[in-house]
Amino acid sequence: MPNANTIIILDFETTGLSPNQGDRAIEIGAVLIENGVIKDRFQQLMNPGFRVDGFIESYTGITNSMLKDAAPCEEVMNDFADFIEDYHLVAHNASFDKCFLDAELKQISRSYSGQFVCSMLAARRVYQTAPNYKLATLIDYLDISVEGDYHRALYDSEMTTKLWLSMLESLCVEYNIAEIPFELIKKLTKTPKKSVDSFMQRWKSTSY
DNA sequence: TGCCAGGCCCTCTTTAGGGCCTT
Repeated sequence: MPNANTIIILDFETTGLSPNQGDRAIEIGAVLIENGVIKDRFQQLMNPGFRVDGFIESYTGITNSMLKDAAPCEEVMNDFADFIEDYHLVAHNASFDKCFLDAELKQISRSYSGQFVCSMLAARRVYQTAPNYKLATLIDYLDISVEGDYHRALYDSEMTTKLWLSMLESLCVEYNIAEIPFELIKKLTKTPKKSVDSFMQRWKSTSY
């Protein structure tokens, strides 16, 4: 059983919004953190088997010429399945990334047993006065230093990692808690925004 | 880009509609 304090924070770049419409992954980036410290990284381009459109090229900076010599999705996703093992998973707007992870792994008959938590749903509860919950806005709102280009998989994973660690720190400080378990954040994302404080107080009183 | 997907979430809600967020 993997250490529950080890999690994978991941991000996909894709050919579009929906694998159900034929879209495929073109890049996966991920950060492995253990007890809040980055221990490993994963980044690979992958060839979806067809040309990506101009919007995706300009949105991500990933061009068809970059993908031409990349390994096929099946090969990269097999390596990625090895990387994530059975760790818990985090992504910004996780429903999107989970959809592509599930679709790509289904193609190669691989699976995972970790649970997903969405950093956007968590941020809506932890930072209730943020102007919006786009990843870049939250990073700016938190005065986190930036050095790279959004919409590349590893960079967005790194930024989501910084957001994640910031949320853990904010909760620790606000509620005077030494450690925030993954399971607590998962439950927090299912708690109504206006009930966050009472949820945290109740959790603290039953855990200490 | 434009509004092709889908889950979340708010409200002028729950027998619904529409904005947000991801590429």
